[in-house]
Amino acid sequence: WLTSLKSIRRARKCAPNSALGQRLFGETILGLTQGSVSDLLARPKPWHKLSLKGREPFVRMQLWLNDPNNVEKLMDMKRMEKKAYMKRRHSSVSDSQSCESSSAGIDYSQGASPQPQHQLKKPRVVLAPEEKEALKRAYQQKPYPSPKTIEELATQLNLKTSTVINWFHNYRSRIRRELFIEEIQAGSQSQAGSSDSPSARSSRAAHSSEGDSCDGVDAEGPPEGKPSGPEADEFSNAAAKSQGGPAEAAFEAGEEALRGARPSERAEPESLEDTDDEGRPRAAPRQSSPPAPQQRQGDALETLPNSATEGDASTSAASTSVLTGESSYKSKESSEKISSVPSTSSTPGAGSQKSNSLQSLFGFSEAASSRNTRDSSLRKKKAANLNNIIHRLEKAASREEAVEWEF
DNA sequence: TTTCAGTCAATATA
DNA sequence: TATATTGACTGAAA
Repeated sequence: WLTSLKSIRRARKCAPNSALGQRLFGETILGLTQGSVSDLLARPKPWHKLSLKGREPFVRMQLWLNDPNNVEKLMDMKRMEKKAYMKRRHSSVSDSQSCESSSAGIDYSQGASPQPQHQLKKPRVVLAPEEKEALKRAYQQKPYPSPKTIEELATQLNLKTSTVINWFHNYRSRIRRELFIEEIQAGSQSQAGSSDSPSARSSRAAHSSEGDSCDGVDAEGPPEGKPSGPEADEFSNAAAKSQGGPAEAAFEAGEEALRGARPSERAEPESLEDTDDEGRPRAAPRQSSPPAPQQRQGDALETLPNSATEGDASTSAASTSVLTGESSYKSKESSEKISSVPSTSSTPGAGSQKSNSLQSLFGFSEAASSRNTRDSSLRKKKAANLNNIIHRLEKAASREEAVEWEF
C-alpha cells in the first residue's frame, strides 16, 4: 500500500515531467490534500495499522490504477483546472485587479467573500526550537503528562495549554509512526538473508529493484502469506515491475481485512496481515506509560513474535531518538528504505501509450513485461479480489466516492 | 474525558 | 513550484 504512494513519489522524482504531483494526484484521486499525501509517503503505516478510513486512499488509488484511462483523465483534469484558473484570473483581472493579491491557484473570487475569513483565521502557531526542545525533554520524562504538568509547561513556555496538548498528541503519534518505519526496516534487514519471510522478501525485492534506473521500486512485501522462494521473489518482482504491485498486495490485504470486518474493523488478526507483520514489533513505543487504549488492545494478538524483545527495543528506540535530541523524523531516509513495489494493477492490456505513462508514473521497468505473463493469473485474481473489496467498500460507505473516482 | 488516527492547511524547505 | 513539516482539528473508541 504505502508502496503505491511511494511509487508515485518516486516516479514523480524520476519523471518530473509526468506532471502528476502530489497535489493533483492527492486531490483528484485520493481525496487528500498535498500535505496529507506527502505525509502518507513519508510516514506510512503498516497496512494492518490502518483503519478502514485510512485504507480508503489506497482503495481509491487502486481504482484509479484499474482505470484504463487514468493518466489521460488526470491530465485532462489538470488541463481543465488550468483552464478554469486562467479563466478566473482573466475575469477577475478585468473585473478589478483585486485578485492579484490573492495567492495563486486559490479561488478567492468566487463564493463567499474571503475577507471575513481571513480576519477570522487564527495565525498559525510556530514553536521556537527551544520550545520544541523543552517539550521533547518533557516528553522524555513523561510521554503522557498530567493536566497539571501540561499546565505548567504551558506556563513556562508561554504557550496555550491546548498547544501543549496538541504537541504531545502529535508528537506521540508521529513518533509512533516513525517507529513503525524503523521496525519494519529493522525487521526486514534482520531477516533479509535468512528466510523467505515477507519482510525478507520485501527487502530483497527492494534491493533487486533498487537497481532500476528510476524506479528503485520499493517493495513492501505482499502482506499476505505468499509462498516463499522463487515464487515469492517472482511475486515481489512482478509486483514491482508490473502491474500487480503494492496496491494490489495492499488491497488483497485489505480485502482480507474487509472480509467480514464490516461492522467494526475486525480484520487485523487476519493471517496475511499478521504475516506481513511478522517479525515486526507492534506499535506502541510506550516508554512506561499506559498502553494506548484501543490500539494496544486491538493489536494484542499481533504483538507477536517480538513483542517482548523488539517491542522493548522499539521502546528504547523511541526514547533514544528523543533523548538524543534527534529529530524523530529521520523518516525520509528510513522510509525510503522500506521497500515498495511499484505497480499498477491496471489492466495489462492497456494501450502502450498509457502503459508508458503508467510506467513513468509508477516506475515500471521494461524488464517487467517479461514477468507479466507469469503473473497475470495472479494479478487477475488479485484484481478480482480488489474489485470485490471496492464494491463492498462503496456499498458500505454508500458515499459519493464512486462518483469522485469517476471523475 | 482522554487518546488516537486521520486529515487539513499554513508555512518551510528544496 | 513541488514537496515536507507540523500545529490544529474532527470523530471514534474506550
